[in-house]
Amino acid sequence: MASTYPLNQEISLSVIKTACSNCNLRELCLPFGLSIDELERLDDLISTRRRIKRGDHLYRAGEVFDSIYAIRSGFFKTDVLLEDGRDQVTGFQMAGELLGLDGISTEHHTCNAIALEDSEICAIPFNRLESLSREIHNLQHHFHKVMSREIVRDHGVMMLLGTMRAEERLAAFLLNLSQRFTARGFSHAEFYLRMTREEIGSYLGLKLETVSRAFSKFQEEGYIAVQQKHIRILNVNSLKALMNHRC
Amino acid sequence: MASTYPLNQEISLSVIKTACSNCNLRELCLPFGLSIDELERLDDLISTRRRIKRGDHLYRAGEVFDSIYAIRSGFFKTDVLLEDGRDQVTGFQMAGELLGLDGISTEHHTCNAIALEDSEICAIPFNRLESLSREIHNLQHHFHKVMSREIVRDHGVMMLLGTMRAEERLAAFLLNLSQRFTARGFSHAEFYLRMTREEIGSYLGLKLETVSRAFSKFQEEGYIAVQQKHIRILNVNSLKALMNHRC
DNA sequence: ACGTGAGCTTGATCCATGTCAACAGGAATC
DNA sequence: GATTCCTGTTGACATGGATCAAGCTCACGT
Repeated sequence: MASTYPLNQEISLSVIKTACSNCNLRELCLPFGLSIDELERLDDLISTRRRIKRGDHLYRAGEVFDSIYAIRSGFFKTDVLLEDGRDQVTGFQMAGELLGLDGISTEHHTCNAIALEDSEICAIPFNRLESLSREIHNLQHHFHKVMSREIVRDHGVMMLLGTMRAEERLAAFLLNLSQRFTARGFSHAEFYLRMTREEIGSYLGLKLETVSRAFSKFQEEGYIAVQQKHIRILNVNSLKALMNHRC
Repeated sequence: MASTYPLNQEISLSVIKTACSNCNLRELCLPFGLSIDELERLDDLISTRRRIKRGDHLYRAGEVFDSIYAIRSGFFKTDVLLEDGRDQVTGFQMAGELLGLDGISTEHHTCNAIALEDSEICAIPFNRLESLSREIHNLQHHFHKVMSREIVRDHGVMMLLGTMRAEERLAAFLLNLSQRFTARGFSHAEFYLRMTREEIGSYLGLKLETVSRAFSKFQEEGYIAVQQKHIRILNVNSLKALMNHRC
């Protein structure tokens, strides 16, 4: 049978090979904008692909930094711990996004990265990324954009934490998730939350009860339908309006 | 007289020339870790030095991005505006720190940078910085560290906004300022605030009245002495303790 | 099929911070 | 030197969200 379908062999080989060039996330991830040629050079440096089980750490605060990580599939959270035990979720990351940028600064990770579902990541040794990006202008520039985007995102979160009230925060959170799922080809209106109410609350600077109440409120108002972690957005405009005008 | 002091001429020339190589902030700023040789190449790309008067914008949200800026002297704030008029101060920057990193991501600035006192900045054309950092490994690496440090700093602010109460936030803020003044050779215990209570409040996610009350409380407790914008820290340890244990 | 526990919802109450208001002190302007 | 405005302080009161508590739901393991 194999002899009549020679193509099959190629396909199975390409599936096995860990490579940006055959990753369907390449337009969302680090390889964005690279030529075929350049892509292959990037492939060379991504040798390690790792599975991380739900609940496991990809890295922990304090560990020595040597790689950044691209999420191939799955869902992560990052969190920071204070000495007194308080902690805060600093972000939720999905496929195509990079983890570990915080470690460059001190050569040690400054937060924990934990898988919220079984996930797969590509490890990118940072010194090799630096040397390759000295050679590939597009790679260098795009990497800078990614870091800058992280800074802009953080400013958005600061805005949210500093000036918005509970319901506005949750609306902003849902709209952001929706937009990121859309970019990955999923429905913008219907998705599963990978995180608990407590984790959402930690990210939004709220207690889990407040998050829960806000979900109920949105449901009463007909903005969304919630069933546990299953969310359907019924009225995007109301959520957007909620975010922009204080009412 | 000049003939008897030939050295004077050299000194005055070096003062006039805009250059990292003779800037006393070079160890805090972008040139950190560069050799004399490399420093001179960096000098070539920093042609523009600009004075910004107190209250004036260095750049505005929405403007096209083409340079990042190093603060040579003075003090800035950055802030973000929401459509509905709410705004939030996202940071205060002092000499040796970089401004404009947020603009790399979209090639447009995403916040406003405003001088809080008469200031002087060096404009660094970003495309030239990228090409130079393709040649100078140290420059590339240090630039990455600076961007990463900004991300880590933002996570700290998120932590502050998400989990700390008013007095803890103000204590963290004062300790952070103190530490940064120290790094610049100023007193760690005595300094002038360049920003108003309202700006501090906006940064810390508090109203100006709450900031004012917290200052008064710290003064009553003997942690600090406040007189308008003049601050003396009398008991660093109490401030640190306040920040770490919830009490 | 059943029991168990983690995660979620909802209600009652409390408190930190926001809001509103009056006033005071300095700096800037004329 | 008087006037004005901006900034900061303080008090009284309001309120959004935290806290405490009870009960519910559903996924999971046995």
